[in-house]
Amino acid sequence: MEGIPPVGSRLGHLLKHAQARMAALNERALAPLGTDARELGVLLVLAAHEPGSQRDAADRLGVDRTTMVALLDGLEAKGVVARRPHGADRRRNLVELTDAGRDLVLRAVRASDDAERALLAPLDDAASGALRRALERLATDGPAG
Amino acid sequence: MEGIPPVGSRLGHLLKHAQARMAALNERALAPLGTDARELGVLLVLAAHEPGSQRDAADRLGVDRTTMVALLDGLEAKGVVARRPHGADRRRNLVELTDAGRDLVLRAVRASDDAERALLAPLDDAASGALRRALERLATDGPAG
DNA sequence: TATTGTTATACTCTATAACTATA
DNA sequence: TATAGTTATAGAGTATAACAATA
Repeated sequence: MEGIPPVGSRLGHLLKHAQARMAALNERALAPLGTDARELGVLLVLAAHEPGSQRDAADRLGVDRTTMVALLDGLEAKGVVARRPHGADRRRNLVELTDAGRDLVLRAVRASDDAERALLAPLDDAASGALRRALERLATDGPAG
Repeated sequence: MEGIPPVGSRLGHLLKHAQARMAALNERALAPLGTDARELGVLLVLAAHEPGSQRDAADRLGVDRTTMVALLDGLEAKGVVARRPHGADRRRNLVELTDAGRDLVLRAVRASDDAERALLAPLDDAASGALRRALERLATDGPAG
């Protein structure tokens, strides 16, 4: 057929495969540390906003609060985060990194940086920067839905 | 913590959310046509390489051949693709678009183009082009795994 | 009444394994 | 032996609904 673009030129297809490749690289980079990209996301949120409620962390990460329960269960079992009661509001947990968690997040970020460099290897610095800036702009100013 | 990047700056996070947003926009754009982005992917592959075996289509789309069975079942039920026997190799099906399928792919591409424009609205033409070229480069020259 | 954390459940997407028929 | 299509099944990831405790 004429005038029909190849599937490989569709933005949805390109984003899906770029994301899948990044996920695979992160998995390989983080597995030796006993963690993965989703857990690293939680650790980064906690490192930036600590201590905070589970709900705060879920909102910042963009996941449901029921998803956060399971993520924190896993991280707590590894001893890298701790829950403690919120003094003023007893419905809430305060969540924070342990010393082991602080150590892990440092090492995990370095490993994930390597994975990002591997993904971006085909691009020069200008193209890498443009890609990152464009994606950040979409995340910030994107359509409401 | 110091020296720890915000989760919103991680490439994995940015790609995941850009992909999710593109998927949501495609879903809204394609639902009135009774289809979705995955089906459009199949239709685009067929429009470019028709007729071909299910296995060929699966490889080109980057999905498992068992996934392609279900996708084609749905498209065949809608009357937009047809399977017929391969003359020379009776293990294979030849898959092709019907007239209704050719009509649908034309309309679906236009709808999906609108969705892509909506995603890229925050970017100027230079930034949109840079994003698209970078993603295409990653898809072409990306790391083997 | 509304919110936090929790559990149970269901849904989507996809892959793996096993089967049939062909080659 | 290997491959195409099919089916059944299982897994990952996530959301929805319902509940208890608390505000």
